[in-house]
Amino acid sequence: MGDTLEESIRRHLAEKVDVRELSHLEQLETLSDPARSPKEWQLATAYLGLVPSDVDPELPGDTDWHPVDDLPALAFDHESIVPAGRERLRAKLSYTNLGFALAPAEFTISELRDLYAAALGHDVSATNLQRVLLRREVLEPTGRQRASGPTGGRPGSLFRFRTPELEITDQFAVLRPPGPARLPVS
Amino acid sequence: MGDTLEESIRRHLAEKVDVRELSHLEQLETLSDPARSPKEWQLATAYLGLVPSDVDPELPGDTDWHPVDDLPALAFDHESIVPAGRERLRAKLSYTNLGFALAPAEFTISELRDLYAAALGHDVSATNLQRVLLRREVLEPTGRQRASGPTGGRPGSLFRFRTPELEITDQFAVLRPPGPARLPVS
DNA sequence: TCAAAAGTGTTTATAATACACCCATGG
DNA sequence: CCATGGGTGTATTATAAACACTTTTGA
Repeated sequence: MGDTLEESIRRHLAEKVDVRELSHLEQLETLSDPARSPKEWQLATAYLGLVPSDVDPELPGDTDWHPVDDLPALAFDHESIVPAGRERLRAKLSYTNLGFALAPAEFTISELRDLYAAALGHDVSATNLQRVLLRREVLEPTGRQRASGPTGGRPGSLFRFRTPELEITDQFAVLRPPGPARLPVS
Repeated sequence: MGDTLEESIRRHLAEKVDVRELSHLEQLETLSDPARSPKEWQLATAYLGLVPSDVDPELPGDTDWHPVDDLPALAFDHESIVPAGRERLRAKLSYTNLGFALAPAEFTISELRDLYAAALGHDVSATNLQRVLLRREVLEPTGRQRASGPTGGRPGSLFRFRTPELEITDQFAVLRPPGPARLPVS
């Protein structure tokens, strides 16, 4: 009572995940089938919340992480919510900087590649991922490097996301406004 | 009571617009600021509804059409809903076949161009619009032609949308799955 | 024969993928 | 000096925008 839906979900989530660790939260959809809950007539507004890969919150006993491709049985219409969230994440990864919400503060391209591959559900080329995100100025180098692993190999450069807030980076894929090309940064 | 939100909005809209004329309806967002309504605590779920350009429904006296760029003062937080709907339409026009919801059953490319231009808010080239929508197989020719106007000019061929339901036509703009190119229709 | 409107052919720009090759490190 | 992993250079491909030019009509 007296909260927005977002404040409410953040407060409820705080029992499971420290709110300061939530890197992104967005509304998905309000479900309204009168039969969705067997006992009473109830609306539910679903949200997608993301947490960076380097936080591993202590979870209460009734709560656990599950691979998105291998979920246990879910109550009511919750079955449809998870794919909706995943689809939203998948889509936004390709035209926004939303990767910031999955990655730690600093990371190598390979590490980021693995996060994208997990979220998208298919292989991602580190070469191309780097080029796309650098060209769009979503990433910037930190100058630092990660030490080599125990098996050797060239140490990877560390990058960070330029801004920790959602930005659209590929606004007009098609049917974009006419006129002379926008000035490149000079 | 007993309706989904969508059934409810369709029923309410039926007083203004014949439901059979609604070509598209999709949920936008649920607004939940406790102060959004001055009298009582109230949630609102906003929808985007579209009507083809060739229907001109009889409206009740308290209702009217307004240009989206020149709206009268709106109640409560309704000010933010209209831009959200417009933005959604703009975005989906570029990666889906949503144009079907704006256009009559048959139309020339020029007529369609005018609808896209109005919805997008900038000029659209009929040449390029035709190429994009034909390549994506969103449009198909009917074989018929529109008669010339009073000032002459070559008569335009008539087209229709291939499917009258929302389809994503440009799914993987970037970060698409690797592998050999998907087979063209052969 | 001219103006208006539609349509086609072709060039150009750009972005992304694919792939070959080079670099830096540990054992 | 070799295996391992990271990174760069470059070719290829795809898509869309831009623009010149041709076609079809009415007056």
